[in-house]
Amino acid sequence: MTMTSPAAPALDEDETLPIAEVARCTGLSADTLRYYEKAGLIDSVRRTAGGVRRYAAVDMDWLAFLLRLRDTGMSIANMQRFAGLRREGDASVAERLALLREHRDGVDRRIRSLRENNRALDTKIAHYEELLEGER
Amino acid sequence: MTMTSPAAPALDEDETLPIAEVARCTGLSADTLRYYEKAGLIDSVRRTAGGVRRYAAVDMDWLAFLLRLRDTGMSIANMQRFAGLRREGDASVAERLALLREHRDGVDRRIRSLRENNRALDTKIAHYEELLEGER
DNA sequence: CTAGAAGTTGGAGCGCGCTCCAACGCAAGC
DNA sequence: GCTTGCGTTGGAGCGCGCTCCAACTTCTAG
Repeated sequence: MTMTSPAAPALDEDETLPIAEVARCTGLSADTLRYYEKAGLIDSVRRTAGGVRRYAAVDMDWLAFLLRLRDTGMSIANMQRFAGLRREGDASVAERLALLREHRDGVDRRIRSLRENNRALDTKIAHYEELLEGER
Repeated sequence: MTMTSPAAPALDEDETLPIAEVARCTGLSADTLRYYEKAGLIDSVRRTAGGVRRYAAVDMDWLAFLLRLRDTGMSIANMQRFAGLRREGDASVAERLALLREHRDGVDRRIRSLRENNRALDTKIAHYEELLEGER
């Protein structure tokens, strides 16, 4: 799930979006957005006087980053660790960097493994193709 | 989870393995092996007179293939579809081929998406590195 | 001012892929 | 033959990542 440019309106400084709009342009459901917030993955979201969420540009950026982590297979538990470090401010930069590197390396390994397995599937597919050829 | 050569003894024709051995060399648990069988993913497994499973070379091959499907993210439901077609014999070859191609293409898309996201993570990592540089 | 749409909360429920358990049966070594 | 441990079954339970719900409040267009 990418954040496609036309779907994400590129908010001007201090323009804000209601949850339905954020849902639409992130591909997450409103429920999931609330769930992420409750889980501590997001915590900066401002509210109206009545308690209604209004997402700012900074929230959208953080969300886009979270989505990258999620889409590369990071668990919510690890995203919580990362979000927690972020809350601690600059002191945690080294630790965040380490976490991120480790994650990226894991993704690289995963990509290599997928490519290897997919090559094997290609071979299997070729076998099936031959089988069909011979039968005609 | 790959089937590493030294772990998988390369069974002679009609030598068989007990479930614990199969578990060890596939990386699956015995519970999972039984679960897969109950789910109809595996159905050729012979038994002793007493009802104890003995896995033959052909079962190991099929398991290795299932593991490839699983490790490339195929759901159990889809593996069931595939296993069902296989049971139907040669008539289903075309359909199996189609299923496999579709799966492989999906994996390719997933790989591309992972690579794209990982490049973005690299950028983020570079930012963090600069941040740490500047601070020293 | 009002109707109706959109948002809020806490908590229950769900689908997936296992994982664990109890109670029992079989098998291999002494 | 007996013990010890491996294997069997059916079914319950679990962790994850949402998803849905009821009951209620807020926001917005007319």
